[in-house]
Amino acid sequence: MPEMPEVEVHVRHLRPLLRGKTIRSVKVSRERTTRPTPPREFEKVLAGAKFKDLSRRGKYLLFELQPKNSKKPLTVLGHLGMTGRMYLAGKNGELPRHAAVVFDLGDRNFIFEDWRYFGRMTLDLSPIEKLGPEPLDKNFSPELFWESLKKSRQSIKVKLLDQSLVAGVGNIYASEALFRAKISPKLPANRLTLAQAKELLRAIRDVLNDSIKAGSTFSLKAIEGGPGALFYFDDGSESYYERRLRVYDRAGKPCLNCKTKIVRITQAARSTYFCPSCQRK
DNA sequence: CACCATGTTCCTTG
DNA sequence: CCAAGGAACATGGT
Repeated sequence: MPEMPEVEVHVRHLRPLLRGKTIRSVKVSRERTTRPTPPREFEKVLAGAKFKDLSRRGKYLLFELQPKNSKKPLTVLGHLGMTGRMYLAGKNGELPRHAAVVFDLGDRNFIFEDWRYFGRMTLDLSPIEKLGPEPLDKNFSPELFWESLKKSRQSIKVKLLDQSLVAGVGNIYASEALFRAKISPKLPANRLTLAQAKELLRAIRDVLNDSIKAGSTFSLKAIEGGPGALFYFDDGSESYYERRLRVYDRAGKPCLNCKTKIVRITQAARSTYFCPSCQRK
């Protein structure tokens, strides 16, 4: 479920709930999740630590902790992978089937649930170093974006997924941003004009901001099932992200601008959706 | 049975 | 050395 807006929504939701909470114990149920940190080491280092803060970088979550037996702050890097979500839950009910990591906070559990186990919770911070600028950072200028694009002959759609170019654009919003900017997903990155780079960066910011404002792509909602629990809900009408996305997953359906049928193509083994009429160049 | 799925990393190929 | 494409990871849904 993670595109960057989901991560941002997680962070805003969890930050006030976790701040100041002390971890009694940690149980890693899926060994893979803490890679490359050994699961037993992860459990040991975090037992007794206190949550100080939570922030986001690209699609990563950064948990700042104060360890029990050391003054040195500790950072845990989280990633939701494809199907991860994090929430607090009461300790009465059963743990979910795909609970990857469970933090015992005393009154409640903090749970990292991840059906496909592509996500991570680790002490290894190295993935952060390779990330490019934050798309919503005002200091990230269209000119800088354009300079980066000029270095690559890759198609612009594929290039947008490169987290060292911009940190946080995923497969859904790459298609959405190109649709809004009216740029062909097949255009080589180094052939965008400065004007197109400006349009594209603006479109990226718009789609991400819209989604964050709407509470994320996947109708992720904070509901009062257990205090502070995060759950998906599906309102039952068509596909649950259909109203918010203008081109993604709409193959064969009419373009919202010109009625031309939306086309699905494969680029770098991922689906791309676009309007062959609006996105000619 | 087939193919698809919001992400990242590794391997092969050129 | 780099760029680009594809497979792998794991568990589903349709």
